Amino acid sequence: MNVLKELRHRTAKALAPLVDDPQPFAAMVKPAQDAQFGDYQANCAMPLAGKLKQKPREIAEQIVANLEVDDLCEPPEIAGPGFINFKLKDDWIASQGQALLNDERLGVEDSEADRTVVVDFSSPNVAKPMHVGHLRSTVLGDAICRILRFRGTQVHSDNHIGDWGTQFGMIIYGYKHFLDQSAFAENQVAELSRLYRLVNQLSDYHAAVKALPELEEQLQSQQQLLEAKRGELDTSDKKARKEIGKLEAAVKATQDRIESTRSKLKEVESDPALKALADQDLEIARHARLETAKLHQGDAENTELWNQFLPACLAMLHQMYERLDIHFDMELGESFYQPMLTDVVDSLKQQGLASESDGAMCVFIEGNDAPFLVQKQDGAFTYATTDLATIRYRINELKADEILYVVDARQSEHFKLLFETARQWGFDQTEYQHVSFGTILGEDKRPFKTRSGDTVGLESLIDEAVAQSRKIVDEIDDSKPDGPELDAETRANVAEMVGIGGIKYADLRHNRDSDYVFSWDKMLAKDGDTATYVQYAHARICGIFRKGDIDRASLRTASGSPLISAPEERALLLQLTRFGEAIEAVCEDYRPNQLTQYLFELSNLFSSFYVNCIVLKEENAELRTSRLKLCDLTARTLQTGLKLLGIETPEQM
RNA sequence: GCGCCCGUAGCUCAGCUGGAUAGAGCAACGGACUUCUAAUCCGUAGGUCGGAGGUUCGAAUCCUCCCGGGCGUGCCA
Repeated sequence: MNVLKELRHRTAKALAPLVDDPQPFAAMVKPAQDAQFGDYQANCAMPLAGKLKQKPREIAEQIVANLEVDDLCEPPEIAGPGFINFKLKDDWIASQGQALLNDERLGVEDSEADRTVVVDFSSPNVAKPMHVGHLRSTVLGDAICRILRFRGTQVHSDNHIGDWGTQFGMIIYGYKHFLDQSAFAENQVAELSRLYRLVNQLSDYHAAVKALPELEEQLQSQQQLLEAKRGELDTSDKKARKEIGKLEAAVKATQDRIESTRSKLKEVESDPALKALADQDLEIARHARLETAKLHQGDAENTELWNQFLPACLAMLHQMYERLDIHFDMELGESFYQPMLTDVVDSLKQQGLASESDGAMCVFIEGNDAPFLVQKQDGAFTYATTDLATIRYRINELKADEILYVVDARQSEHFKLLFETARQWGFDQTEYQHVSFGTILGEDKRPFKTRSGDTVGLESLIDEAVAQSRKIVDEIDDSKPDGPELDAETRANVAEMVGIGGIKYADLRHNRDSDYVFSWDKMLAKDGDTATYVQYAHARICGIFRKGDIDRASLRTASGSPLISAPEERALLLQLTRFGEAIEAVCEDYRPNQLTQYLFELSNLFSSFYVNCIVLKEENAELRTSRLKLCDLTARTLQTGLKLLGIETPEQM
């Protein structure tokens, strides 16, 4: 049972004689802000005062008089201006705990079986190695899928892979010009990946050669402008200072770009072999694009290469997903929708939605300056077109009631236009949601990069996390009072779970809308709100069962509800009954940080319980059994909760 | 220029469909290992919620303006 829902339901009944629509007022029942006020509180008497023209406390008294809650609560108390405070009865909490003990779902209601949700997340480009930029979408999207599924929703997780874009042209070009046959024979994926990076680097090099003089010129004119403004503007004037500040920032930005451009040049020029390759083709970028265009036009050779390379590229991605324990129901990439795009644009034209503007096909949405561009001047389709085709497919074929896009917040305008276009196109019975998220920042508050300014590869990020947690595992296990407990293999497994769990948890614990600062120290810290802390609480419980040689299954069917003999037991049990609330809170607006917060609090309450309530050596057999039940329920809730976030739980650490 | 987002404790962040003295974690300080893992627990200290107005019985939360920062802005995805 979801206690919060139940209390709202009861409150709604009590409100029925007072107002026509009690729902919004019943929704004002919330978990108590402060334990001193009880467990839950109703805040609806105050806003009703104005509406009913009575004093809030009088209204509260009427509500309390109508309330039928004596089976679950102590008599509700009215406090302050008109708060109604609920304190759950100990024996009721205990009976709830007993019920949860035999509930596979741990109190989470299964209420959404008739609802189909498509979750679009991760969506990397094939052939490019995944990097930190993919982390949030991947981790967040996976957690959302798991949580929705656990709640009973029909979920289709879809990896909308970029498998039809310019990067394939680069690989094809690289294959035709720079292939190392023996390397290719030995490891196809590694060689393709090398070719991609090589062509990309050479393209960047030529772009840099071209850009440098322009940048230097730009810098000069910016500096001149700055000097001029400094001379003519009155620095005591705020507007003028601001203008100068902006110019200074622009100069700095240009200087940074020049520096990074120079380092790109140096990288190639300091390597004679690389320089020679660069000199072979001064227009490599254009030629690579040409390969892409040939592919799109159905060129036989390039199509064959695409067919040959794609499985290998996907395999490379799957390796990463396997390690992250992330799986998709489908991987319908851009290429899948390619044959439908002409028809999409025709359909939009027919309905009068799309019209020509500056040689491109555009959908203009009222209230938006920028058009939604579905076909470019050169006739090529855009990702807008693909996204529309995808929507049509998801609704017609997958019967989606709702589509979630777990994508960076910077694309919000695109989705605004996409959703509105889809609705006007006729797909207006489906809910669309851009589950947006902020940027991962480095300690310098700039987007997270390596020391040298490159994007951080996902693989190296994970390796680093696992290596660091391995050091901690070794250190702690070696210093255990009774000697080390873990063999090398176990240590490696624990390090993997702690390292990857740490990365995922650090991401999920933040409100998805916020940018957050990536910190190794905080992510893997032994203290604080981390995966490690939650995993440790779970491992301690497993230790109890191991040492006591406890049969957990028979524990669950043992007679008698848990006993509440100490405040720590009550607090722990109460939290355990609230797992369903936490899941609901996540689903409300797709915010997994609601679940991390719940799990952290649960771990915290357990740790207090652990310190204050001895379990195995408890002499009172009934109390010992009761506490073992709390341990079992806590362990299962922690394990299930972490699993819903995609995080594993070691039994020993 | 226009649009979107952000500004909460020394640091990292919750809280934001208005509700009681604004919460956590880290760092700081003080305690607790003959007891099931001290990767732990308990306690202390720390805030004019960027600023100013407004709406309200009540504002970190809603509205307006200002200051500071980020992002996006027709043919990359």
